[in-house]
Amino acid sequence: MAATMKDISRVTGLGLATISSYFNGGNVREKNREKIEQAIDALHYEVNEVARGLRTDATHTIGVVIPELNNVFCSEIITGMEDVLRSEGYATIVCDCRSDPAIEKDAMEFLLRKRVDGLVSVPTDTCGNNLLEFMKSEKPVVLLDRQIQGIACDTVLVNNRKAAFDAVQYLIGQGHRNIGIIGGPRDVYTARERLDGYADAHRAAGIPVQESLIVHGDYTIRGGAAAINSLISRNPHMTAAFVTNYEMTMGAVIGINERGLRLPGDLSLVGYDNLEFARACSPSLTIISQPTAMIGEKAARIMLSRLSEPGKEEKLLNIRLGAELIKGHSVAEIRA
Amino acid sequence: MAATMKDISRVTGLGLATISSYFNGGNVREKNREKIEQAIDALHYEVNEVARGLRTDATHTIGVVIPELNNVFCSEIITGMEDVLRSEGYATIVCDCRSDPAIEKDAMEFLLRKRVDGLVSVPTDTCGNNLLEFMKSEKPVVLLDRQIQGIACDTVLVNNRKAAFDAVQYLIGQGHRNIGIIGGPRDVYTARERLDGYADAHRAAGIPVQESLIVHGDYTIRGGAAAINSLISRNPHMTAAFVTNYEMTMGAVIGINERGLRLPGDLSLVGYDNLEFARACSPSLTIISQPTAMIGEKAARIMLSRLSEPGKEEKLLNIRLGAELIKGHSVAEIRA
DNA sequence: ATGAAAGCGCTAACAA
DNA sequence: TTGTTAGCGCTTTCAT
Repeated sequence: MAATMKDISRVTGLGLATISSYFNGGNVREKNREKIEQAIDALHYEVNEVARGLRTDATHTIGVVIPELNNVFCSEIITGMEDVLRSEGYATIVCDCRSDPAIEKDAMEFLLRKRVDGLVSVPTDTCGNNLLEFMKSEKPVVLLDRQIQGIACDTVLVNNRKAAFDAVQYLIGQGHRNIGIIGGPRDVYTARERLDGYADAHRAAGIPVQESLIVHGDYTIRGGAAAINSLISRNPHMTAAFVTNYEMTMGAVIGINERGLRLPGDLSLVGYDNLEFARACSPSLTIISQPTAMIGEKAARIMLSRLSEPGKEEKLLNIRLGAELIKGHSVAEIRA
Repeated sequence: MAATMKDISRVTGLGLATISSYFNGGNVREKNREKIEQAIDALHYEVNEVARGLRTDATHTIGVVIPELNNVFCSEIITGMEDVLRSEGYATIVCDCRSDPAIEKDAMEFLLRKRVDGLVSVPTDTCGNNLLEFMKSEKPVVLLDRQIQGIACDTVLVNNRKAAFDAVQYLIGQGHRNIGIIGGPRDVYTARERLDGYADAHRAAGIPVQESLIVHGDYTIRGGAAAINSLISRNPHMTAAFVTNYEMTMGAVIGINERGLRLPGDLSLVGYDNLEFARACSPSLTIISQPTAMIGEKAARIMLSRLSEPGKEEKLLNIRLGAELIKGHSVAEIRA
């Protein structure tokens, strides 16, 4: 068994209060300070955060629930977040719910039992029921990437509508008129926003939206490949496609390669996320790039500030980060 | 504040032992069972795992320390592992140490304070010093991917030497004689093994190894791009290259694209990991594919079995998983 | 500045 | 089967 404060007390002859005071920045006489430090070294003492957590009702642990850890967008967010949190002494318990609301519900209860101090989530359940239970605990919740009607908490979102608008406007500017879109699942917040942006750009240019050019994918690689195939076979007149997340972008590139089509000669493409992948493609991809690490960092900072001033009924934060159009060589200019 | 067992006791009129017995699968009279369940519902009671952990000295939490969460190899391992662990009631605290031994050391101490029940790590520090402190705690440790001399614990490794041998042997079989290798950092276990496999294949074919064809990369995308450029400029006679991890493979593809070279006409390539990326490339890449999810799963199972039989001084497990050569179209056949 | 003692929510030994 | 009680390691009054 690991050493306890009692052991330090025994070795130094000091009372528990003094030792505790030492660890919590209180005033301890220089002489005793030294004694304690010697004992710590000798005993290899490490504070027991579990006991501390029980006593103070603060575990210094944040729960994170995401749809897929294998989704680069998610893993980059977590990297950015965990970095900040750990440097402030907070642990991060990650739960990958595989985009399954039932698993998500279990994860929430799990984290409640673990008495995490707060929750950060890219929510899977679209109606917000899974969050309700946790929110009853009065602990801070920060939602990332997806907003949920009727859930009052801090959010860090990306301006998806604007991003999609920019992408499609760019394609239109290059002369494209028949632009396909591989959207996300109908009920996912980001998917709806991106689809809106797609429509906005058409409206702004006075181009009618054609239903046959819209496909709803599932944000997976396999789904992206299936979607591009479906788009191509249904729309012989299509000259460009906009793919709305990274995994489906990779899938679309696979599909295009396996059909023997060439970018951008046979088809122009604007993808989403992962600059490195975009540059590795041949030709390099034009993409919408989201500030993933920044999302994680912002979420961590918000969480920390909520935790440091518990009572403070500050107005809920609703941060919107911008995404960027990065130009590669996957879009051809079409002349009228 | 959340409800406690005391609250249930008060509401039901039962003693704490009965309630505790209910939660721990003991015998409770049917009538009381119902009473307790009603109270749980009414109070929204959730077991306090922190208090339980303090009492039983088991937090049901596993610490995971990895070099980079943004490395797909690592994130896939964690996905596989977390899945198994959570289904058994264990939480996973992930610490990304950014391949920095100093951060790794901090992470270990951090996890010790958090009183995790065990540690799973893809170690960064090559000499094992960072692990020593944790191992003193007598808690189970499972090392993944990289072995460390003098650290006695369970390990789950990949047969890197065989994998590299297979890759290079295949290239030789296709007629290549001047094969470059982008290896990993000199001090990384997997890098040394893969380099050995490269040499083995040459020896087996009676081809001398040329120093100029060996480059040590740093397992990053940027490093891969730099390495392929260096290889190409130094070796005009080189006809093929073997890249020994996923990120550097992506980097190499970027470098090749940006130089305007074509696969496999100008250069043949065998990469590493991420089947999806390999298929998305044009032409599709021939790669060595590692069983990442399986590594995570195996690690979780070993950890769980160690945890379930604490005393049992079973022989240390040393698992070697195989990797597979997946053929794409990035290797040309050369005729003599 | 320091010590003694209560108690956070739970489990487990013991008694009934 | 159920109730009573001590104690896990810590923080935090309250005295001194």
